[in-house]
Amino acid sequence: MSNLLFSPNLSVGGIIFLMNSEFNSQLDKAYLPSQHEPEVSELWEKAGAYKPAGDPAKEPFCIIMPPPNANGVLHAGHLMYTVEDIATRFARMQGRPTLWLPGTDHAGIETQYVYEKELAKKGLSRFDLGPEKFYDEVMEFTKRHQEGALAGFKSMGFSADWSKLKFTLDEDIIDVVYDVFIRLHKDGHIYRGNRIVNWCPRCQAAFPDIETEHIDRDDAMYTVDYGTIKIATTRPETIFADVAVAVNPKDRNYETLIGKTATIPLVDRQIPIIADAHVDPEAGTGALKVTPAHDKNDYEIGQRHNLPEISVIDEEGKLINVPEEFAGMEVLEARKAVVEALGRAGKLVKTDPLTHSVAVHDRCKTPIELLISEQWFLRVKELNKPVIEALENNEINIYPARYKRVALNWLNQEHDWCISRPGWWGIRIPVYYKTNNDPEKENYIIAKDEKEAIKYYGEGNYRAETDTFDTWFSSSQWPYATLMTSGKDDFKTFYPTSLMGTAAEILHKWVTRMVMFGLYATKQVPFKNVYLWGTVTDEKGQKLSKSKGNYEDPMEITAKYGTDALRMALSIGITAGNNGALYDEKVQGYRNFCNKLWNVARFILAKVPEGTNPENAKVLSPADNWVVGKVNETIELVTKNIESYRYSEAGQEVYTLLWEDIADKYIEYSKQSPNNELLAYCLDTVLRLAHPYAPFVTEAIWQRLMWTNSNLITEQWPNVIHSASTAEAKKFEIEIIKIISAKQKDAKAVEVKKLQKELEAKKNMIRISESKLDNKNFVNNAPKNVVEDEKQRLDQAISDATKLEGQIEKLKSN
RNA sequence: GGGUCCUUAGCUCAGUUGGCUAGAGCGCUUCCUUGACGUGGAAGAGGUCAGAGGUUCGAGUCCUCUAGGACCCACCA
Repeated sequence: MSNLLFSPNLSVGGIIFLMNSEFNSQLDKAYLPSQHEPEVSELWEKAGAYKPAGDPAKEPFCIIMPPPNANGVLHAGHLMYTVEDIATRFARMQGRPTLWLPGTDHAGIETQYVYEKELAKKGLSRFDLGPEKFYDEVMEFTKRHQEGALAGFKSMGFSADWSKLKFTLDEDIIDVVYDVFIRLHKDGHIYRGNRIVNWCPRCQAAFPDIETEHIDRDDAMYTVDYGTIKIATTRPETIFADVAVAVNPKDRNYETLIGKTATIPLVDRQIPIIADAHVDPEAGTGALKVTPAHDKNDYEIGQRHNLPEISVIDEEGKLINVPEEFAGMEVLEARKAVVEALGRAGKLVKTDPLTHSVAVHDRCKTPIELLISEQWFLRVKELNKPVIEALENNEINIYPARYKRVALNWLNQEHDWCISRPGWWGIRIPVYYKTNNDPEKENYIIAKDEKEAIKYYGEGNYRAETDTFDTWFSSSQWPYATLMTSGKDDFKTFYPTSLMGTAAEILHKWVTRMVMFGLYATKQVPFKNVYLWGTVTDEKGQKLSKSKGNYEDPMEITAKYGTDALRMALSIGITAGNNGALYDEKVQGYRNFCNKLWNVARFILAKVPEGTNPENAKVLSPADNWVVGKVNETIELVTKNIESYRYSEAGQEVYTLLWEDIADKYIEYSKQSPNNELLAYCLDTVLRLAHPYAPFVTEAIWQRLMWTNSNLITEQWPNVIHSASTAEAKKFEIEIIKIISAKQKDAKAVEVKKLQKELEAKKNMIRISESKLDNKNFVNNAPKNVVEDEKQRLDQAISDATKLEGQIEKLKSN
């Protein structure tokens, strides 16, 4: 409210008036967003406008909001939810039963990491608190942050049904996730196994490949003497885990060694020399030490040759099962020590500097260790088959379409998904293990709660799994889990949902997996369309981030230019799948648009008499025909473009209609001879068209219209209702030049110049058209309708040119 | 190594299956304006659509190659 105090147009009395009563009927000279946005939001909420309503006979529309991580504030990516709001508002205005269902995500390991950093500031670790206290504190922390993020979403005007807000740790959601887990297990898609995994020693957790990053690091390559053969390695500390040396079967240099043995230095253990096609004779010495327990490829070689696995690195990243002098050392420390020992033993042939990339955990940037660990896995191959089919049969359309290939590429090569995380913040995997040796009982059972475990094992004979599910395991079930629990019949009405809008970068992590779960759990795709957006960048194309200092709090932008301006800057000039730049001047431009809209309204409302109603509008003059033609065209284009997810294009059409057609031309003309009803009709229609993009200013104006008491948010999307003659409209095009140029000093010269320019253009057109039609190849080979169009264009151009010539003559002679 | 994409006006970007004179916003130049709006109006400059070939009656759009850039996956002994 404080900003009201600084409003130049309000007296103290005015403030009281504004605060306590209906909307002020007097319009300020400029649109001041901060004065209107809170009252408009309140109006929508009071009216219950976000709740699903609409004509039950029409096709329902539903978007499940991608759940933002509950651990932080609004970031640039969330702003792109604007396109979902545009889609939602559009559907709502079309009278479809419309639901935009919001929710937040507990974001397992990530939130845990954020909160551990908080704890570290106080000198604490999660181990000081223990699992239960830690969970409670993180829950409290999460709920607190969630409030902030949701307030931000609401202030963006996002018209989601906030009363249905879901959270990934809601009990009913967990229940759905458990049910699906149990089914998956029963159907044999889930297994527990010892597998080589990406292990983060800091987080003490396994991660799938997709949650690792690669960074370049300067290291060294060590060539080590294994007696019969020399090997090259960047990881000498793992030589104790070697179980073989592999060479390429076609490698002449080593042919004779295959089947013989090599000797691991320092421990003098004999290991076989084997042949495997994976080995690249060109790389290193052409001989590869095989370490199945700590390298993915070696693991596979080990599987192929039935080799044992020796683990020498434990879950804390320390050495085990190694000579005493190295035991307990951390990896890098051990590397140094082993290299020194090799040197002393005369087994280090040479050391070469090397820059290579190492895998790190994408959240905490800790280097990943590969080790063998017992985890829960989801077999994805079978489950992905229907996903591939659904994409290939276009049961799901992805915008932009090229991402379909990207998705298929991924689906065809995805490895089994490690779904367990030893985190404390998340959904506990519903498993109980046997703790006695009862041969009658299974080693573990899947059970939703302890009662079942007691029933099966008997009191005291079991322990509960402490690992939690990978966050994506639950969030990938979001579309149906939310709708099944958000309200009576929601699932029946709104599933499969209409649209999923999300960041292109989580296509693999999230989108394909939602389809997989959806098809498995519900036998239906979870959504029919996917709209992917890119990254929001600054003007230089750099990703916005606080650490780079190019990220301005969206709330500051909206305070400066208004929420509508920010929304337009994010939805116009940014297209599906591409990165888009957000910068001050751009937002400012759309602020200007909102102001233009405001002033168009101000002018029309001041001009038209009491009782004016757009319903009585009649098309009378050439100007009327012209403007109605523009309005009709824009209605059709905007509708078509939004329906085909071309939000940028649709927004631009509205921009042009309002500014160039209505404000600069039609209003300018109407100052001479107004058609009040039609002016009202133009305003009425352009407000509807602009509403999805700029909901606040359009609603603020709508509330001040004399011909309606409704709320624009739930008004009807416009249809073409007046017909317009193009011939009449043509007359206006010539007339308007006169009117506009009349305001200039040398009016006549300007008008002549403009007409001449137009004539020049027509002549040019005639030349091109004629030469085209003279071309026999064109006439004979081009499709008939193209040739016909060309002929008509030529005729039209000739007649236009003749008219123009006449007018120029007339003007000159006066 | 496999894949996807980008290169269009000074800047940020549009340009749907090839078919009107390649567009917009911002910026720039000149001018205008006492009432809807200077968060304005009018006029204008500015493009060999990265380069080279090709297909076609016709290419910014399709194909091949080259150069520069971004990203994804896999790998890196």
